[in-house]
Amino acid sequence: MRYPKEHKEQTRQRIVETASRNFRVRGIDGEGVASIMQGAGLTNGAFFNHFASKEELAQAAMTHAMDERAAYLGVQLEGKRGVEGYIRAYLSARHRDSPEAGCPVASLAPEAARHSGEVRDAFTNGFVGLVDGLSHAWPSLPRKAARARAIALYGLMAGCLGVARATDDEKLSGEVLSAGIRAALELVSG
Amino acid sequence: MRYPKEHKEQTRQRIVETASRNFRVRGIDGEGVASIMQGAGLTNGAFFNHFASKEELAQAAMTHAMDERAAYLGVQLEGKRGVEGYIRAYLSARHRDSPEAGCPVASLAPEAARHSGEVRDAFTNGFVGLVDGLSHAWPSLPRKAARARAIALYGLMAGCLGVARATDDEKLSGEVLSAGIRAALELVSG
DNA sequence: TGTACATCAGTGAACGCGCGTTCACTGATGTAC
DNA sequence: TGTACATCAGTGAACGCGCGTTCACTGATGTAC
Repeated sequence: MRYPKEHKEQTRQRIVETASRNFRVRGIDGEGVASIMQGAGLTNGAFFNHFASKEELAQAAMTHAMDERAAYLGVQLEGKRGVEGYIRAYLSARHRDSPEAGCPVASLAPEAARHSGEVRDAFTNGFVGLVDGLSHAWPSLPRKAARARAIALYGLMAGCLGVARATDDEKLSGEVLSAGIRAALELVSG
Repeated sequence: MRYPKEHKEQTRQRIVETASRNFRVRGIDGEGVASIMQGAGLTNGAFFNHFASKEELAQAAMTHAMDERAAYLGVQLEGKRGVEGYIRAYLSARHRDSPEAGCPVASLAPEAARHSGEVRDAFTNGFVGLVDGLSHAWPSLPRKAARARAIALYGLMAGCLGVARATDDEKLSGEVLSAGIRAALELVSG
């Protein structure tokens, strides 16, 4: 091997990170390979040294975004505000206005449904991870009941965030966030 | 005027209906003008007799899909199963597997967020209509509280349906639907 | 240590293709007289 | 009633463009001896 072995892997990682951010902002269909490569400081030709297709990148980017979220969820749950902290951060104006660093469930779920098995697999595995993490919020509940609650809570948060982003009425958008928080807290405590 | 006055209007309506179905299935970015025109039994050239741009069609299609949903919601709420009937139908395998006739909040919210002000306007107005309709489910609650509940309920349903569609694990997908139903009913009654 | 060589990540131009959009034309229709 | 005409929804080929992908080439790197 002529190049330092980790060099190529670092480049690949840089492409995946850029793609994972850009896809969350513009959608998978809405963001092109050339634009991602430029964002990673490369030219488009190098792309196929690292991935067989855009779809393969979409899979890697989805996995990366999900892992990032799972890590963030872990940190939040161990913090002193726990689930409530995660909920309030999730349904915040900050999260709404920063999709590039945000939860892929909110920004990419409907699009993932339209993609290949690999992308849907990555989404599914990621979602299961998030639900597993969240379900620790109800240690007293039976496993299955806690899991069901975690699933519904995640759906609620992702759905409300998606609507808050789509709305172009700022007042309504804020209303969606706070209504979501109230209902989520109810779901957690009740 | 040489042609029967309503002829052009009917053709336009046919294009809007086709687009509204196809956009919900493939996304706005994922569905082309030529394909929509073919679905409406026309050739692509006629498109610009009816719309100035694809974006203008997207707006009309969004409004149409929202109106369709609002009408369906009205019928359900007046039926004997009321809100519960709407919730169960919303989070059903049937709705999950038929996005073309389904709720645009679940299939198009993240994409709407990435589009022009006109599309977002159409989404916003449609969503407000749906929330207004749903909020009648709590006649005893103060207006604002009922509205907040309706918003959260809609976010919950749309979010869970989106996740159920993206998951390629059938068992998990069903779990998401039933967890969503349980939580939604809790939200309605609590 | 120095030199010739093999490797391969990255370059940048080119490919075919489908997109949204334009346009010259067609032909069915209703109107004028 | 019959004929010449004006309208205009729809046709279908063409436009430029950006997409995902390919490929011949470059040049920095580590290896061999």
